[in-house]
Amino acid sequence: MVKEKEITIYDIASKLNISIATVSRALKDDPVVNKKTRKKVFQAAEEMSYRSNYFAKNLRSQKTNTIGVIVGTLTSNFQASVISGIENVANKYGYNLIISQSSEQYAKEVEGAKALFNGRVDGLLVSLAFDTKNLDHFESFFKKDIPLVFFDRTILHAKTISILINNVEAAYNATNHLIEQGCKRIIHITAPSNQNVYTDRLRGYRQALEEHKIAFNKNNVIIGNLGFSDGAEAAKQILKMNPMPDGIFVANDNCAVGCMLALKKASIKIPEDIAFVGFNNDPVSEVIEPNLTTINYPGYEMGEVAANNLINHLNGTSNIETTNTIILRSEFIIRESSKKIKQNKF
Amino acid sequence: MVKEKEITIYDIASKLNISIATVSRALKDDPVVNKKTRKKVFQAAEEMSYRSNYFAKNLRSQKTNTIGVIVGTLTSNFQASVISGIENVANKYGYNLIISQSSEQYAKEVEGAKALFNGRVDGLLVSLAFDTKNLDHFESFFKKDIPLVFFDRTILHAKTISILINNVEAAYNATNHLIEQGCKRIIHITAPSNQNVYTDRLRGYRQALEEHKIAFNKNNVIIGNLGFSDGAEAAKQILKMNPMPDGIFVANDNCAVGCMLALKKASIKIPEDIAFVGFNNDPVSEVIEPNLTTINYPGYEMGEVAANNLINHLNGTSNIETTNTIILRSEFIIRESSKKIKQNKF
DNA sequence: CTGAAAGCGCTAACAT
DNA sequence: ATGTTAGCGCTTTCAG
Repeated sequence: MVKEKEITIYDIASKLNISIATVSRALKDDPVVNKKTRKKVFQAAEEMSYRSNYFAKNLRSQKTNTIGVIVGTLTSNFQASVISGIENVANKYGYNLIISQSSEQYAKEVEGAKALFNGRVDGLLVSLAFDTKNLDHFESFFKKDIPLVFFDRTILHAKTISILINNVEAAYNATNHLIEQGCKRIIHITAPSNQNVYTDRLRGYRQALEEHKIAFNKNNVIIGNLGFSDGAEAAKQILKMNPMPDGIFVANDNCAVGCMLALKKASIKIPEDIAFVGFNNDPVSEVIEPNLTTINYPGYEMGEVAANNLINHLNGTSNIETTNTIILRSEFIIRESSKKIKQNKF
Repeated sequence: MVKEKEITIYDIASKLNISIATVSRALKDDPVVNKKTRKKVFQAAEEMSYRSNYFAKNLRSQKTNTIGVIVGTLTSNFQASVISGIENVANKYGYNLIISQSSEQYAKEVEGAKALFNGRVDGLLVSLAFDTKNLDHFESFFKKDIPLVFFDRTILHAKTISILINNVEAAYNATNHLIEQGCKRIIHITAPSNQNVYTDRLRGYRQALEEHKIAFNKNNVIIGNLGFSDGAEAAKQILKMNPMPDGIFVANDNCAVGCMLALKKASIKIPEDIAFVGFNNDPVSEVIEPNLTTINYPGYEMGEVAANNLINHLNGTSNIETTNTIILRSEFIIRESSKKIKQNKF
């Protein structure tokens, strides 16, 4: 099979006996060209199945029309939703996406950042890895004024926007709710991470305890990787505690569910013995029995907002330097896993 | 803030007083250049923080080092796993990924294909949308000999490889298992789609019935979009049936779980009243109670295999025209949701 | 082993 | 309204 020759504006020009400049202008609707010429050019382009050459264009314009995305992992419902939102917006504005997974490791994140830098992305959307503590690997982007938007896992920085929910408040509400349900010994299961999302949730947890004059005990904070199996692991620890806790606030639904299942197997009653609150409103929270009380974390929307902000900035419509943080609304959803006090029916 | 000037091989050349040709050669380890020169070039490149310009390179080589991926949706565990596998392999070989979501709609798939064609991807990995019936929108790729690998949802075509599991066999095993557990009236819940994965599963279901002399009844096939809520919808229909079924084989775990929850709410006992088998081995299958019997569908591995095949072909290591279909191993996993016959303990 | 130079396809300044 | 031309950064052929 013979490969079809790639059509260029030269081919169109010579077919129409006009100059390439005119073809180039016509193709991007430059009002300066004669309407008839324009029409002819478009027709010819269509017939010859011309497609514009991005590299040549990019080579001249020094833009790639590509956005880099760095996330921890794709295989969580939350992250997939975010990507989905990003993809949607990017698509609309004609931007491509290059996605890089850090697998929650700083080293891989650095590698990914370097690759995206060399790929000359126009901008970057980033959710930081568990163990990322500094932003040195993004210095090269700052130096070249390549805009950077953080979402979810962020570190504040003068040259970036952060898209967040109010994690302190959400965690405060969660913990407060457990206290109101009568819990006295509340465990918090979270990640071994200095990321804002985890420190803020811990802070909200502590705040609620303090307000109710419950002493904070660092043995009540269980650290793990927040996966499903880490939840089961945590359950083992919990079962050894004496006295056992009567409430658990987990920084992520998946882990909460793993923990609940393990405890249920050990004949712990939820919520009667131990009440549970998770985080994320992952679909699994409505599968586990009892359904998990959680915080709705708007992933898709977060992706859209992040992408919109970046692209607006890229198009010069907005300026990252003026805005610094965007807080999205989150929502506390009460389900059966935390209702120790049964509602009266009227 | 002053933008740093972009360093090119000209800068390196003039600094070192050599020609750009030598720099270019040195940079890609052409054995023809003097080792000392090579070293100097690398050192200078490092110092000046040079980064190679992909557009210029691509413009010359007419390659993009980019692979296009078209999937229905990112927000399913299976698809996310596939992408994860693809990303991993692509990354290893220095390929970028452009991901396009069809949202399971043919029209969007066509659009995505066009965009990727104009984006001049070197190759394509595709899982077709629910309602895609022909491959016309990929004609332009075939004409230009741009290789195409299908995975999961495929249509056989001389110029492509398909990566699959044996859906007929898997569905046969699932149905057979239900029959062995004593089920007489087995429902199959599936998608309104002509995609191989669904027709094959239906075929396997019928085959098992036939072998056991159970008449096929088309009213026992419930069609929906296989989402969580479609499962609940199906449950409504099932509750109206008289007699009710005693076994259900669902073409996807998510939908199975939605259906199980709805039936449980209606006080149906699983597996005693109705036994369930799903498909995919989604994590949720181990959260639902009773745990869901299902077919393990190796998503991550499928992504790896698909990407490897495409890249090998791109590198000339293998030839798509000779291979046509690659069948991956799947696995039937029996859990509580289908065990009507309790095992004797020894 | 190294250098000179053409050309990949396109845009934009300048000229007509 | 249209054409001419330089040049974006790189690879590669041909010459030395």
